[in-house]
Amino acid sequence: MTIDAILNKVYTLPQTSLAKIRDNMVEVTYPKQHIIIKDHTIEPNIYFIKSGIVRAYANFDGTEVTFWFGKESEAVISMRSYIENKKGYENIELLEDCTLYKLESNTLKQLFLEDIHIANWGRKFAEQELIKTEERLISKQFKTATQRYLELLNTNTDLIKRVQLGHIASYLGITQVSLSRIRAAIK
Amino acid sequence: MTIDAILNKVYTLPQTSLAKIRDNMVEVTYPKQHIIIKDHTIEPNIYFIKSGIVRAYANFDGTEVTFWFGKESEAVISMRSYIENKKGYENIELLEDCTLYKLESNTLKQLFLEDIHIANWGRKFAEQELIKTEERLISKQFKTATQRYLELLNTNTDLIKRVQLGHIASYLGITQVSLSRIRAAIK
DNA sequence: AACTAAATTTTACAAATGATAAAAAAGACA
DNA sequence: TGTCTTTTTTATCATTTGTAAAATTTAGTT
Repeated sequence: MTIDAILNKVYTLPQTSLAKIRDNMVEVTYPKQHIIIKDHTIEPNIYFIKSGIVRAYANFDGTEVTFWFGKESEAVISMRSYIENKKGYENIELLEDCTLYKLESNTLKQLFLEDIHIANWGRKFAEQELIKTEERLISKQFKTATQRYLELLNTNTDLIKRVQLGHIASYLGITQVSLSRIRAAIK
Repeated sequence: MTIDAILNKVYTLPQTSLAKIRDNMVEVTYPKQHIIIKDHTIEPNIYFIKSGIVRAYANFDGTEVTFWFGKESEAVISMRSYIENKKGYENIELLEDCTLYKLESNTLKQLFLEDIHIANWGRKFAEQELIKTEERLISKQFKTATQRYLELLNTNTDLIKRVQLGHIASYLGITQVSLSRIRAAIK
């Protein structure tokens, strides 16, 4: 997916505004297992995935928990860095070799203040991340791990194939043993 | 809290922009138990709480789940209505008599396109809701019900006093009986 | 193909949580 | 104050999920 297509997916921008963002982006490629965002640091860039798959995880009391998977066209950001200029809590690891579009947060923030189209793009971007996040929260509150696993099977078939089950179990909020039991039960 | 203070809390606006929003707001008061936002409808307004406390809940497979509490200065919105102009999944009920500032979404959306300061205000508003939501999601994924209850006790002491335990248990994702056990255990 | 390491599944047991019913306590209101 | 209703707690038992360890499968390398 081209960077223009990814940007316009969020909110359609005039060519001039699109160019202002595009001209500040760099395409980068990293290998599987590379950590592009490290916790407890201020991450100066945001990324959009051109190809590949990544996961975000955080550590809490010695436990590692995966809380997000990202695929083609999705944004890879450290929320606290991007929004509050603070050290983030997420580690983001590439689960496959990935090509990403990289953009400095500060450059984008400057554009927000200069170009109303880009400001509205930034608004829509945050709004869409917001609605996705709220839906994940509600799914987590309402549904059992089994339901959420089946949902993942239906909506993200490739994800199950491309990501190891330990990460999926962590994402579902259960142990790998429990996930194995669930998988055995639905066969 | 005045409406200007609430708006500026999100992102500091010039007086002229502030006035454009403020002039379109109406103060409304509703009694305890009133439902201001109903599920499966498109809600045309957003609200900011001047005083009182509210809860958002949704129904799924016949089960009612509380997933949010809002207090003074917080925004009351139907996410799907505000962001996507679609029917929402949340019911929002007043848990006390409330005074709210009401604003039509469409009016605000028009202002986003006309005033770059307001567009950036809207961006910051979404960004802050986003970070709050992601933090709730992570808290839910990382912490046990007991930890989350203790966290609520520390950060929202008044909430525990003002809201009945059935709603708090639902919010924590456990039964009321379980919450009672937890409360008995930590004494 | 054989070896090694990593990932996944299975098993057994322990701990936590849920469902249900009933009792106790707190609140609402004439 | 006394009665009625709602909310909270307690008790019991069934079910689910977690922990730990072993067995199996898969993937990667020589």
